[in-house]
Amino acid sequence: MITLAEENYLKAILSISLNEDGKVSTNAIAHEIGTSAASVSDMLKKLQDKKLIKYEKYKGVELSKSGKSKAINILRKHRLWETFLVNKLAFDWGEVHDVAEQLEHIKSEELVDRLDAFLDFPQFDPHGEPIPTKDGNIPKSNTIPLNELNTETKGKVMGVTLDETAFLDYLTKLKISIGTEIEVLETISFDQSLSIKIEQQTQHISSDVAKHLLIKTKN
Amino acid sequence: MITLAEENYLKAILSISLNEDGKVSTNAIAHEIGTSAASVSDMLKKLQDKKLIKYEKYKGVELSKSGKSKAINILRKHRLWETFLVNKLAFDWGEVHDVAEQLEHIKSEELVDRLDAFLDFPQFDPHGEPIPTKDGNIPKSNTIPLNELNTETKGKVMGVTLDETAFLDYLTKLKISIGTEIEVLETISFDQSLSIKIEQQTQHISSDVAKHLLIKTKN
DNA sequence: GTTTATTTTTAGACATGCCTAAACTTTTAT
DNA sequence: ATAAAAGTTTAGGCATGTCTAAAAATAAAC
Repeated sequence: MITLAEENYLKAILSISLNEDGKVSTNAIAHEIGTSAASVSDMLKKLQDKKLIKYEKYKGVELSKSGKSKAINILRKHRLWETFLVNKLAFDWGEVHDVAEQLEHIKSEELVDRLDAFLDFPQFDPHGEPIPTKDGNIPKSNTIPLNELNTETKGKVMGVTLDETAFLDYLTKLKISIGTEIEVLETISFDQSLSIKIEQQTQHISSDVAKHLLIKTKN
Repeated sequence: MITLAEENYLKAILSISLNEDGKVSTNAIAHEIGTSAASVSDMLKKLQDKKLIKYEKYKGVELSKSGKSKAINILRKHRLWETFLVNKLAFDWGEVHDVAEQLEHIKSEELVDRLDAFLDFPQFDPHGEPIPTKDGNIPKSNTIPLNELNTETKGKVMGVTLDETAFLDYLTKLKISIGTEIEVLETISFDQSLSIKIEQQTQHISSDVAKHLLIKTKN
C-alpha cells in the first residue's frame, strides 16, 4: 500500500523531472513539497525500499518504472478532477487546484475511468495542461513558452504551466485565458520582461509570467 | 484542524446514535470502526479535548453540538457523493460505499454546495437514505422497517439502512431495489424470518435482512 | 589543492493513531 | 452481597512522518 505522503513525494519528483533534466536533488524536492531536506532524506529511503525510485546517497534521485507510472497516474487524476470541477461544477480555473490536490488521492481505478468517460476523455485540463492517458502517455502540444516567441509575432494561448491561484488570478486580471491572442511587441533586455498586445491593449509582463504561458503560433 | 481519524470517529458515534438511544459505548465504537477498545479510549480523550464530544470515563459518550454538526456534514458529503457516483457515473448502488468513504473527507464547503446543486438538491441517496441539508437537517420519511409490517400487507421499498456491498448484492439477487412492491405473507415466529411476495414470486428472507428494508405502505 | 560553502544525511525528538497486556470499573449472576 | 463476567481505561510499544541540530559528503572558490 502506498501512503498519501509517498504519493505526494512521487508527484513532486515527477513534476521536477518534467521541468528539468538529470536527477532530482533532495533540496529541490524539499522546496517543492515545503518540508525540510532531512524529511526528504528519510522519505527517499522508504521509497527506495519500496522500489519506487532509484536513489544513491548524495547523488540525487529518479523515478523507477513503477514509481513513474504511479506518479503519472496521480497527475492524471489531478487533471481529470480539475476538468470535472471547471467543466461540470463551474469552478473558476484558479479555484480548483487545492481541491484537486485532495481528490487526486482517491483510490479507485473504476472511478477514474468513469470520470474520464463522463468528461468525454479530455486531452487537456482547464489550464491547457495535458492529461495523461490511462496507459501513462502524456499528450504533447506543439507550443512554446511566450518568452521564446519572437518579437512582433502573434500567437494564441494554449495553456499555462503553473497551477497557482495567485498566478491564475493575475492572468484573469490581464484578460489572459486559454485561447487569448497575444502579440509580442518588445522584449526588454534588462530583465527579459515583455510588452505584449492583447485585444488592442498594450500590457507589460515579467519573464516569470511569460515563461508559464504556452503559445501556439499561427502557421 | 480535524483529522481523518477524528472524522471517522465522529461519524461512527453519529451512526450508532441514530440507531439506538442513550450514550454510545466504547465497545460499540470499536466494533463500528473495526479497532480495539483501547484505541477508542485514546481517541475519546482527544475528541473531548477538542470539545467534539461529551465524555465521562466508563459512562459512554455523546456528540457535542459542534461534533454533531461536523458528523452530520460528513454524512451529508458521503450521501451526496454516493448519489453522484450512481446518478452521474452509473455505478451500481452496491459499489459506491468504499469510494464515498474516501470522498466524504474532501475538505471544501464550496465543492459540497456545487455538487449538491449539480445533483439537483437530492433529498435521498441511491439507497433511499436521507441526505442531510446544508444546515444539518435530516429529512424524515414516513417508512417502517419491513419486519414491522403486518402480515398480508403490501408496501413499497423506499430505502435500505445498511450500506454494504454484500447486503446490496443480495438484494439485487432477490430482485429488491428502491420502488419494489413487497407483500408480507407470513412471519415465522421461531426466528422472525419472513415469507414475502415480490412480482408474483414467493421468497423467504431473514429478519436481519427485513429490518434493513424501509417500507412505505399504500395508504 | 586546500579551504570554504553548500548540500545531504544522520541522530534524536515529537505528535498521531494504532496495538497488546494488564489494571481497573461496572454490571450480572448466584 | 459477593464473586464472576463484561466493559473500559491505562501503560508501554511501534510505525509513520515530521522537526532541529549536528555530522558527513560534495561542490565551489581561491
